[in-house]
Amino acid sequence: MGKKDTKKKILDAAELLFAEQGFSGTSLRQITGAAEVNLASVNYHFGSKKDLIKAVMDRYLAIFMPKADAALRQLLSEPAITLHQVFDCFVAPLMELMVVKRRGPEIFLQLLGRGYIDNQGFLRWFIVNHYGEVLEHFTQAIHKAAPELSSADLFWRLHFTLGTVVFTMASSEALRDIAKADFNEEIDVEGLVRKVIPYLASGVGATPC
Amino acid sequence: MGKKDTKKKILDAAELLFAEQGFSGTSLRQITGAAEVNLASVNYHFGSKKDLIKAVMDRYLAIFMPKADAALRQLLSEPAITLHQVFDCFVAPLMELMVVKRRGPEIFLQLLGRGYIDNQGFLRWFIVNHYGEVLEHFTQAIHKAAPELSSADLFWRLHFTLGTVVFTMASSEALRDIAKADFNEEIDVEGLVRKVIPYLASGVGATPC
DNA sequence: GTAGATTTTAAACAGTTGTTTAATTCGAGG
DNA sequence: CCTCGAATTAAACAACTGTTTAAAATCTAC
Repeated sequence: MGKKDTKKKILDAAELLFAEQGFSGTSLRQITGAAEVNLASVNYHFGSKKDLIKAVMDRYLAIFMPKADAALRQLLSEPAITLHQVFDCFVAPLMELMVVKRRGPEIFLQLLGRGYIDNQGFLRWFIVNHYGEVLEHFTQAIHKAAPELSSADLFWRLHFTLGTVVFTMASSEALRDIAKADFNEEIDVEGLVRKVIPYLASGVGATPC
Repeated sequence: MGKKDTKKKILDAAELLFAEQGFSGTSLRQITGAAEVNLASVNYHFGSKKDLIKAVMDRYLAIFMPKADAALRQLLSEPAITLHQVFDCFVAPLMELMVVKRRGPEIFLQLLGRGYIDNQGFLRWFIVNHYGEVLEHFTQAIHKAAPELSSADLFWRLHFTLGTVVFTMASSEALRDIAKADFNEEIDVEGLVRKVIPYLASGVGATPC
């Protein structure tokens, strides 16, 4: 019954639907229906659907980005680092997102993937403009761990990496269900993240042909 | 002005828009507008939007899949194979798609990614039911090249791979523009495919931690 | 050249979308 | 209790979606 109850109910319902169906694939009526609030309250509290998307993302970004940045900064102060260590920097900040919600980590990664693929250009702009510094430290760390890579190769492999993570997480629910059915392998999000890191580290560190 | 002119114009316009904006993100009015045909002709020639999507995909699948299958079969008859060779099986069939259109290879990969992410479940079903045999040979080849991987690990890494390829190609235009601007590195689709293969091969072959 | 089938066309269909409006309800402070 | 601002509500908005209709145009074959 508190004042901010409606706002939170909307955010909680929206992030689940956005993660599952994408941003443009989810209607405000679906959201307000699931949140059990009136349709007009989205525009009242957030202004527009665009602003709702930004609010949903920022609830996680505001926690994740500073933590990731701190981890990267500390790693950069070490004399010698490995690619595996670079990617490990993201694990703890990601798990931190459970303070928002138990399924926070996977929801966040799914949303990130959706934002990258849905033609929501404004979201990319929003992230780069607000958290560009973190991305900068990330590429610095990669470069330090794998100095033999040209900056062009580095550029490409970072995007390969982003693709792997984002795509995997965007369909992680379905994949985890299949894995459970076919191999009786029950795996949580942290397990999946730890599974993907060797793949990423090895891929990024591969010798170009 | 031949009979099949309209049908081809629709397919050509649709695949570009689908690749750029996704399936649900593209309206029939956009397609018919770009193709300079009447709105109703999509339903007349193809039946529905769903069937148009299938027709767009199958124009490439029907060429790509048999060629890829042949390459995989031949590789499987060798005594010992590498992961790099497995992925190489897809390069020539992919480039073959230029017979449809010069940008055929990249359009096809973009469409594949869209189909995987857009909630177009029927497309996944369609592909698996029509070309499941090829996917089967693919996993067989991977298993032969990296027998130390458990089938669960294999499953995951194949999906990591799919994510990398699909995501990279879905945004390949933008990425290639950036690469050209930042590193003066002009790269075509085949170059990009050859760039991603070492990454994939190394990632799939990584030792699990 | 005309009859018959095929293709194209404009118009309308019913449904959904995000957003706005104006009226109503609610809740805290005087 | 009353008042005033904040929050909620139902209703309507215009724009858009995929699909259907029935008339017009075009092509094919006799």
